[in-house]
Amino acid sequence: MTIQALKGFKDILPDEARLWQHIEATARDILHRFGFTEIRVPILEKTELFARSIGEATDIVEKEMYSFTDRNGDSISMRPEGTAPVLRAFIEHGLQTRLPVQRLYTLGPMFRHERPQKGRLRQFHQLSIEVLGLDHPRLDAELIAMAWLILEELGLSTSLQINSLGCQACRPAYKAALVDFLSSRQDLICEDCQRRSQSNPLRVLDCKSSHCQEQYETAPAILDHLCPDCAGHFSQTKTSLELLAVPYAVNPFMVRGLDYYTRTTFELITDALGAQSAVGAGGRYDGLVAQLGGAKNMPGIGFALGLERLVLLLGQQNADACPETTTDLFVAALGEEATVKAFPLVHLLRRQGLRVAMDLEGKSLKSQMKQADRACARFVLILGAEELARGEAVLRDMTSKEQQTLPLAGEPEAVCARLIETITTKEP
RNA sequence: GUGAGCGUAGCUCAGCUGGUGGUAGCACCGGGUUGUGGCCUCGGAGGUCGUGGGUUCAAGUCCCAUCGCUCACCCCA
Repeated sequence: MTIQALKGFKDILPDEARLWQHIEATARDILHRFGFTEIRVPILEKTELFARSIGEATDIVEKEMYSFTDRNGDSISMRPEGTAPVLRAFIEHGLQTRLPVQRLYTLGPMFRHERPQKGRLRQFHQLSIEVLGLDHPRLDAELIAMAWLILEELGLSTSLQINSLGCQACRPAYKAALVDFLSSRQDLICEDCQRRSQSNPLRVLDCKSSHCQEQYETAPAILDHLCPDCAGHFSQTKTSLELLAVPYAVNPFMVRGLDYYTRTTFELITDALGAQSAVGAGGRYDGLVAQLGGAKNMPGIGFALGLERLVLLLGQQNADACPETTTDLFVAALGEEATVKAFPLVHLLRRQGLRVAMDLEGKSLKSQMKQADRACARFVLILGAEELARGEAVLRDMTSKEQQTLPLAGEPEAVCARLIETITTKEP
């Protein structure tokens, strides 16, 4: 058996890589319009960072992290998400002293040891976006609108669900009310929910069993238990979204898998990816910076886009969203003498900025024309023995099929310049 | 961690009640066109039938095990 990639680890082959580049370029462009700058953070961090931010009792920390002991005895983990490392860097370098509001994004691989399936891998990629230092609800709306715009410019249509999870002041009381409600119906709900009502009570609310959902219709809703501040924040977030014409649906049962979320949470959902419906999600995490040892009262909000899921969606919606990579010129040399002459000429043309290809092993002209065609070459320069003897070359326009003879006299730089001039004047 | 489906060429797949691995399509290489791409045509190369064991005169086909992939549960981007 030949060696294969690890389970849940995937190669991104050239055809697909073009789609990735398109997605990344589109997103970066929009992020820059919104004043975001890139930050790059390590893939390995101390395990404690994730335990303290994501939450000890979450599935991610409990059973999905790639954790191991470093040679010096530290427990380290491959990052399962991007927010914690970015916040660690923010705190470590005191970034808030440079700008009161930091708008940051990072892009790269995340690792979770889950069973792979459609749209879910063990190494996957996220575009992770964070804003630190501002808790105004208008920011919540702006960020959501930006996520919406990224998907829109990619040509993807999704639906947006939002919710508020309250804050340190109001969530505990709500949680208690919910636990109370659940304990009175233990015999009416599924086993999973019975288990979840102990481990993570909020989670029961998005149970897929219709029987359970019937019970939860009368369950206490978080939105009815928000403190005045949180209620005001949520209501302003909604009106701000309306000002930006971003269509949303309030889903009072939407829960997030990471413990650090407070107040606004949201998900961008598609029905085209099987079981993995969220292509992007995020929310506010006002207590997190303090929790990680940073400044008190340092609010934050962020979201992540799942790049594999965007690639899947884009791949099925419009297979050729990206233009083919093309070649400006293919130099077809016939025979050793011509090839030796063409070789440095090609290098020179490339130094001048042209996308140039040639066959290095002296194949037949037919074969080289075929290669030129496959490379989508706009022009082919044919250098044969006959032309060489006359000090000429033939330039073929692959679109119009017109051919013309070009003199090769003079310094290579001059030949090169004439060639570039001829090509650029002929191009549409 | 649990469940189901599937493993035959680089890819997509035929292969019937077991009887010699497919002239299959796409892709690749070469010829037809002795120096001109796409289309056409002819040819070529490419395989431990995932792996190991069992049943049988005979296994791609049946049985068992194992590995891998996929989808779903769970969870999540």
